[in-house]
Amino acid sequence: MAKKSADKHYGGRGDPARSMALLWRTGTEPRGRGPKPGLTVDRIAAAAIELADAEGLAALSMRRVAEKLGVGTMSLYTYVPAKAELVDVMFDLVCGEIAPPWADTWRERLELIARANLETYRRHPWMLTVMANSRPPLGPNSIANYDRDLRAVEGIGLSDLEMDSVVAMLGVYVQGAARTAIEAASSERDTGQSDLEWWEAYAPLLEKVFDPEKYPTAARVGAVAGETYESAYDPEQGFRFGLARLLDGVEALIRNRNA
Amino acid sequence: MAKKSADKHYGGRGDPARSMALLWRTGTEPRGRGPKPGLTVDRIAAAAIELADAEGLAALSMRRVAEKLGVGTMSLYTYVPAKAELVDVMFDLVCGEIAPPWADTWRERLELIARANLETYRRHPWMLTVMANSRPPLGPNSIANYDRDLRAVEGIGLSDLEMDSVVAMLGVYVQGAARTAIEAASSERDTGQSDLEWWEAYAPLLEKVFDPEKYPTAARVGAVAGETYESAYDPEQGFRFGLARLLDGVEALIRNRNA
DNA sequence: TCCTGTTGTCGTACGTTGTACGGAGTAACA
DNA sequence: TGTTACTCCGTACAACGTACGACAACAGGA
Repeated sequence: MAKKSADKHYGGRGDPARSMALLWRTGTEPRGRGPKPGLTVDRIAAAAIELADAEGLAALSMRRVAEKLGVGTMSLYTYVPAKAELVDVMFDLVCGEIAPPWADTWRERLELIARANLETYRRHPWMLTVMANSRPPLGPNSIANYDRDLRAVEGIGLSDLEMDSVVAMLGVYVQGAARTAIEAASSERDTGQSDLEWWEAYAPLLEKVFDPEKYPTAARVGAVAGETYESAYDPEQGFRFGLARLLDGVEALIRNRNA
Repeated sequence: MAKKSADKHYGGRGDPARSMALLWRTGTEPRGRGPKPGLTVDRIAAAAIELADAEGLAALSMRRVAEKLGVGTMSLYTYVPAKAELVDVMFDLVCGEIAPPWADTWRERLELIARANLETYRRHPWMLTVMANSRPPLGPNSIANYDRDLRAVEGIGLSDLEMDSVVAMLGVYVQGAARTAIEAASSERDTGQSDLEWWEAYAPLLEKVFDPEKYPTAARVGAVAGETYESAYDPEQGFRFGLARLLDGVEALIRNRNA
């Protein structure tokens, strides 16, 4: 591990030109002399995505990817400068999967975009760990998505700046809600324990230390929520509720602008 | 690394009783025979928090924590069953720092709660990486926070379930927005490169591959946003904007309920 | 006071990680 | 037929979490 990079396992700290060339698949032309390449960046990234989908981000090691492709570990470094850049490529590839249908009203359009994002995160839970909102990898697919999201709120009375803010806010919210929703599923796979089993293990222990008289509100609301969801929390319900409130807020903004 | 746990570096997969006892500091009484303990869980966690604050989550290793305390690495394992449980304790301790002032209106109260959370994440950026919304460590401080958040929206016309949903939604949004806001600062520390420098390195490369005619909306809005924020994005502005929309949405819900 | 059992301390070792380095082999151009 | 550019990859290193077990320190019972 030559250089540490704190808790970010993603790229942007290598050569910017090399990173961009990798994402946009440019600058691979001047080949002539040596042996033909036996791999491509896309083949490597596809294998890596498959691995991360199936076994989680922690299982995504260069050794495992190489094994999956039947090559030596270090061969990967002929095509990809480091793991961080590989993850950037994986990220942009998956961004290309997000394809919400168009709809007539801005509200439906944003709902469909939110839903499409959520579904993608569900298929590739590691995306949520890997996403960087500041300094994102500027790949072709994430840029195309930015444009598509903006067009969903174009011509409805918002300023350019407000369009940008609405799109950013929606992205932030969906990521947060998806994190909660996805976590349940992936922790079940990682621990072999369902949410209900987890709660049944912890609830009696909590009862021993939790004083309902000290926190009557939490006790009452927690009990109601627990009964309703048959668990501590229902992520799907939470996602819909939050999205509805958020879009109501956008609606109020539009009403204000047009009034 | 005896057991892998995918991309979760936090606890809950060990003995539940031990985890809870650690968080609530119970069950440490029956000491008598051997030598006096030279450390406490709190001293260890405090050192770990200091380290994670200063150098990031990646620098948080058992070796480094032990070094900071002047003990052998393995001595830590007398007090803490594993790193995951230590992180849980760190999490709950920091939860105890979140102390928003009370206010007269529910809107102000939620704003102050959101702001207090954001400030805490700013002081301890690793919290965002470590937080698990599903199966959270059920420590005393996070439970107290849940109660406090609920009381902020009590008696304003919402059902118990809606109170729970509003609090959850706020938490999700603040986490997401904070992630964006915090990332900028921590990537600057990790890479030694400011956001502006990053953008100046990538912008010319992006211009070479980005076709404004293909994505006119992104080109126009991106330019306006870039000029306004003097960067790709202003996290503080984004936080305020999103929070305002979200609270507008809650306001609409309350109006509906009381109408 | 000495023995005994309990507890805290921690050195060593193992399996994992990302990747720097350099050598070996291959294919096209001079 | 070199020469040269290129792919392939074995080896090595530092750092990680932690299982294991030897050792030391102390309190209670004899």
